[in-house]
Amino acid sequence: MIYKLDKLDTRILNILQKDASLSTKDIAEQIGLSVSPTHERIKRLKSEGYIEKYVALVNREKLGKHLLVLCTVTLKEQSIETLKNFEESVTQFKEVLEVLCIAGGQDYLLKIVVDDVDDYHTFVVTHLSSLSNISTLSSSFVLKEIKRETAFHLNFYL
Amino acid sequence: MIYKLDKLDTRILNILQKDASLSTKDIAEQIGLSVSPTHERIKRLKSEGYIEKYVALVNREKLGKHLLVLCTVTLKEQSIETLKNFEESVTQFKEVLEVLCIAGGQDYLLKIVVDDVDDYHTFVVTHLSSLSNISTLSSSFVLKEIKRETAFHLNFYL
DNA sequence: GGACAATTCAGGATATTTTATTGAATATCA
DNA sequence: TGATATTCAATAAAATATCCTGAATTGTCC
Repeated sequence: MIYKLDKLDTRILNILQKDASLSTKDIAEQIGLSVSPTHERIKRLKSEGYIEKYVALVNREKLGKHLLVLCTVTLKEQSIETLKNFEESVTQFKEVLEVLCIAGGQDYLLKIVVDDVDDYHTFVVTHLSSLSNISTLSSSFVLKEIKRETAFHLNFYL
Repeated sequence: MIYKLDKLDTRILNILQKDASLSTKDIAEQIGLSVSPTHERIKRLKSEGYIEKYVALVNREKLGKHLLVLCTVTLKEQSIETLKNFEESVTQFKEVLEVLCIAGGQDYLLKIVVDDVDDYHTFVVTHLSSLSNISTLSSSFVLKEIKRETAFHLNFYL
């Protein structure tokens, strides 16, 4: 069921990853097709899961979320049960935007967004540190977000 | 000028951050307004920079980007010139989706997306390690992306 | 308190876009 | 070569975005 994407599909994905507010007509012109097939391709890319969703990206600072924190967590045990339990718990916190399981040492990296330092302290004390099986917890404040990009650059390989 | 957003604005932003493919009509119904003022608010939020852009989020694995790497970089010197030079260079690599300047040790964390380990090796050798003033370079492979969220949860404070 | 100004809203008119349908052109394969 | 499937363009319709007008609300200053 792996549908092979052609050059036009990858071009559509590259365009929509950068600007999803473009009309089908605009995209059609860029890739050199008419509106109908362009629309069907976009619809197919969505329905087949290549496009997961369309979202608005907002300005973090302007909306009062001044603090971005990277938090490294190691667990006491590494049983499947423990890992799964931790993952499900930490995923539910709205302050935690990303959870990555890192190779080497079996630990996790969390990306956390909060208003300020006070807010972060409250979050750690009342939510994060109360999770069971946490061994160590190390927080690094982000001084500056130099680049934030959600688009992967896709190439079409024959 | 600081908090000119009201409750309806924050609700709109929360909705659009999760699903930007909703029609103005849908959003209007959710927040209890008619289409016109809802449309005006969305347009204003965009023009005033609260909404930076609309994008399509794609499925990384399905599109052949199988390897996500976190790379920590420290520089030899920390002069403003050196930092700026590094930041401008590393930002231009399409494989590098995020560049964060981290407190403590004056170093950087890069989020890098590539096809596979071979691809990563090529990237490091031909691009990353050839940058000047790099002191140390430590790569951590991501075993599993447990949560990826782009939406901040916004509250309206009186 | 009253009147004016500014803001925010709803409803409707129009332009644009999305979406579905049809048939033609092209490619595929026996 | 002939049949089948795929991809495309063109058209029409439905839905939506966008603009405009006037009413209601709020805030402000006499």
